[in-house]
Amino acid sequence: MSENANDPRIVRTMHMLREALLALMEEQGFERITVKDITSKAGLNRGTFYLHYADKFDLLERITEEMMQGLRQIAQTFDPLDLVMHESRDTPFPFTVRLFEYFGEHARFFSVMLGPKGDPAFSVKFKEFMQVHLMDKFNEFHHSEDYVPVPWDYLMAYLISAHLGIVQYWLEQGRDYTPWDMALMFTRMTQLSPIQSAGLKK
Amino acid sequence: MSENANDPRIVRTMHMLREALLALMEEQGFERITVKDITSKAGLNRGTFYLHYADKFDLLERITEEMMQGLRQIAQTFDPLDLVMHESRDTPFPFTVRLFEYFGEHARFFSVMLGPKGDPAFSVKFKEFMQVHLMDKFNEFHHSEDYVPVPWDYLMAYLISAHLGIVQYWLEQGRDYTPWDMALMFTRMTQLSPIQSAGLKK
DNA sequence: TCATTAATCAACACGAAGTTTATTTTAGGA
DNA sequence: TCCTAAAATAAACTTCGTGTTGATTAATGA
Repeated sequence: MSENANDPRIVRTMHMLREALLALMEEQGFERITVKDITSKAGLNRGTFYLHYADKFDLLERITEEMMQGLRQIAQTFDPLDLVMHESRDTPFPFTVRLFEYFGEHARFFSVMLGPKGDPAFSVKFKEFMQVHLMDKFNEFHHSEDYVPVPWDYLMAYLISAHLGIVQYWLEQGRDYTPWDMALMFTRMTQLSPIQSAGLKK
Repeated sequence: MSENANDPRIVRTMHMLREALLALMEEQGFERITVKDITSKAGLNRGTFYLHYADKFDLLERITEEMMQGLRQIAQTFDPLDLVMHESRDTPFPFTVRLFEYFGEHARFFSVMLGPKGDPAFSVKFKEFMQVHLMDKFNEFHHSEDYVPVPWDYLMAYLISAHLGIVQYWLEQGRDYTPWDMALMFTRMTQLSPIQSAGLKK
């Protein structure tokens, strides 16, 4: 395993291995892929792979960590004031718009990883991210002593999974709406009941 | 590969292989499991495995198909009249209750397959099931010419993923509520907005 | 230009896959 | 109870991918 030098050969090699892995995951899913597959798709020697990564799991982890890092960076720009400002208006959170832009920029990765050939552990990572950076901001509104129609933790699981589903579907459909449109959908679906969202009531 | 005889030896062997696979999936996830692992956990000869299954994928597929068959059978008992009868009442659909009972009976399988060590393709299968047997029943209410706050297909993706998330969370938590409770949550969350479900409004 | 280091190439031991053949064990009817 | 068909075992075997090593070639950048 090499140090993270600025050697352009290293950068180029690692990039080609990453691209090859994503391409193969789209075709076969992670399970069936061998290191031999990856290197031959990348046009590199098999031995070269082991100069940079321990195994295919390691490679996937590094890519994943990079993407999660990007998400965390966006999350830092999140201003809780947005929640108040957009509360009752029919406008999307800028933060959510930025997230969808990021998904779009890395559509290849998210599409594969959140799709049927992907890694369910990544969905979990992604849900944890939403829990920490989106849902926990609402915790101040939650008082356990009050009666609630649905337990708080189940409501969180419901919302997080619903939002994940929207992202997945959007990527599956080839991103047929703009990030702005998608963020607006999020706002509406949070404020309306499913029946209202469908336009069946009120 | 053998025919589906009633030979008790076959039944016993196949059952042991299935149980061993599920146990191993809980520990390691499907990816890392070898046929050797499965047979040694089952206390069987490795060659015996190949008398019944082509490979570990085949084994998993057969288990999955059996579970999906069980779901389809429950779906047949579904009476659309229930939807009308329970529309504005605070009671669960008997159909949904029955589904949660089934998940509970096969908690081992669903917990693994829908969890972080599972198979994302199974989640897709499961979503398709919900789409066909739950969501499509609402299609008659949908008129594409009307204005709707959220596109119909995105709303479906939202609801299906949300419901899947609830099932996943329930299994993760060790089924801390009864199937009846869970079905009631479904009803409430469909009729209320997330904000109302949280008890923050009205 | 030259020292450094990445990438290639070939060889290696190892382990699991999947197959085959012979042998032992088991089920269940005569 | 005995006997036969078939399932399970055991042991070999080939094939393939893994991860490592050592020698060689090619690219980088000071």
